[in-house]
Amino acid sequence: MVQDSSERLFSQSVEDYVKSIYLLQQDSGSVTTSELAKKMKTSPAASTKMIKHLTENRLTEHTRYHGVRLSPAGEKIALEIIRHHRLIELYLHQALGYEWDEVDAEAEKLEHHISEEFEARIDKMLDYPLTDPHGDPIPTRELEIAPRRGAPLDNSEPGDTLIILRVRDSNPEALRYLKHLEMRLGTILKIIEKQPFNGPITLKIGEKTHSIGRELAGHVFVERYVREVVD
Amino acid sequence: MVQDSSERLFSQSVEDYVKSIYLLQQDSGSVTTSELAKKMKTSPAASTKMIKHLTENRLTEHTRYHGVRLSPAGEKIALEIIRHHRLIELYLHQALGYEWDEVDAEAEKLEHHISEEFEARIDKMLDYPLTDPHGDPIPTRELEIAPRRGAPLDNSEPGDTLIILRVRDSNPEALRYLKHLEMRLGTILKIIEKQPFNGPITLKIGEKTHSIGRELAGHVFVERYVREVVD
DNA sequence: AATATAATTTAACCATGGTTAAATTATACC
DNA sequence: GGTATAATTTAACCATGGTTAAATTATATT
Repeated sequence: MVQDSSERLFSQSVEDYVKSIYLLQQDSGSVTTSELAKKMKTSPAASTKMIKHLTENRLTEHTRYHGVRLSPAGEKIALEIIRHHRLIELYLHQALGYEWDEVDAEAEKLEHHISEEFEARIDKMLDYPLTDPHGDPIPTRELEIAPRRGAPLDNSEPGDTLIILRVRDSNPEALRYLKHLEMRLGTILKIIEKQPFNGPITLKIGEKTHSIGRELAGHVFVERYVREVVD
Repeated sequence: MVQDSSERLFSQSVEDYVKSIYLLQQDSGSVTTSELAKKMKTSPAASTKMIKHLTENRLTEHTRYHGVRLSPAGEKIALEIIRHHRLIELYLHQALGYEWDEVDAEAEKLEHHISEEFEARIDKMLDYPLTDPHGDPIPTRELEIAPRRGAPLDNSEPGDTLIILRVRDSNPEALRYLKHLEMRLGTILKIIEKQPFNGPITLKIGEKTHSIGRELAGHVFVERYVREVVD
């Protein structure tokens, strides 16, 4: 049964579900059973069961047949895991030379198994960083978290000059492709054309132009670029 | 149920049992049910059950009411985990400044959750090391492992000049105490006196003398020191 | 060689986190 | 407002890895 380490109060499964609920409810307020099941790659029945279990443990609030949402206690656990995840991602990138498409999978496994000691040491070594390699905010030690920055690239219009602040971390293939197009955090680009019927978006990056599909563009989060970025 | 990652064929429990069998059988050839239960901090019944399971999976050979021993396949898995464990220990020590009494507990948790990629990267970063912070040999990538070096300090006799090659890694308190006495890997010491009836051993380290009990001395592995160590 | 004791195994049970199939509830449409 | 469809929940089941108590086997002693 692999007993929980002394520092851990809940099982890895509970941690994973709570984290997933946090990430899903960021976009939608509350989370449905089937959204959660899809994210966890299990059946809706398993999702229901876990929601029941989480609610009994006061990590979530649930009204039957409607969504689930994290309680303050649940949010705390989610933020702890997300802090682990994003610190580990950045550590792998900075200290071990991982590419940005490789860090998520490794962090996914390690996030449940590091000690507070390890967390503190890599946090210090990275000089208390605020964002991970995909531009997602890292919760502080006090579990305060900055809002996610940027709006989806496919919401912007031709003529806009934009800076990339964040990318969705979930899809390694997409990340590799973006890197290949030299679309990284901080990259400045201009929208040349947006074809109708959800057609491709044409961009200018430096001297080059590329076309990317709407779906990929939805993974890239940008804001208007003004010469001196306000801090 | 936390599905196994793509790189892992067996559960964390199986890995832990197999590793424990490896470590126990180093000293004793084969391992009894209750030795294994004690090491795993479970009941003998649980130990029996797992032995049955391991044997069905051809990781061990078992004759009922007698000991269990690893098959070649089991040994391979044990060495993979031990390689992970010892590389991680050394990495924590060298790259993150962990003390030698802190590395075991952290490595215990991480050893099951790193990828081949991670293993390869820290191995390279550490320049393909051969021993961990306690002087235990690290299996190579091909899973070849050097014999453990040194004989227990309490086997040596007054007058012997010795060098510390290895310490038992299991007991953080003992490790802290040894460090406090400046007994580290490579430390040279001379046995002044060995009191009868399993009494303390008096040592000279540099200009200082200390007395340590037999039990602690059993955790320290040494060899005769000759000016130029043969390589 | 018989027997007391210790070690091992088996049996019956539990919790966790999955599954599929059936029942229930919500919702969208006419 | 009733009904088809979709979503959710429940029920019955499974595997893993634990537990304690009882049965079995090994061993040590006389």
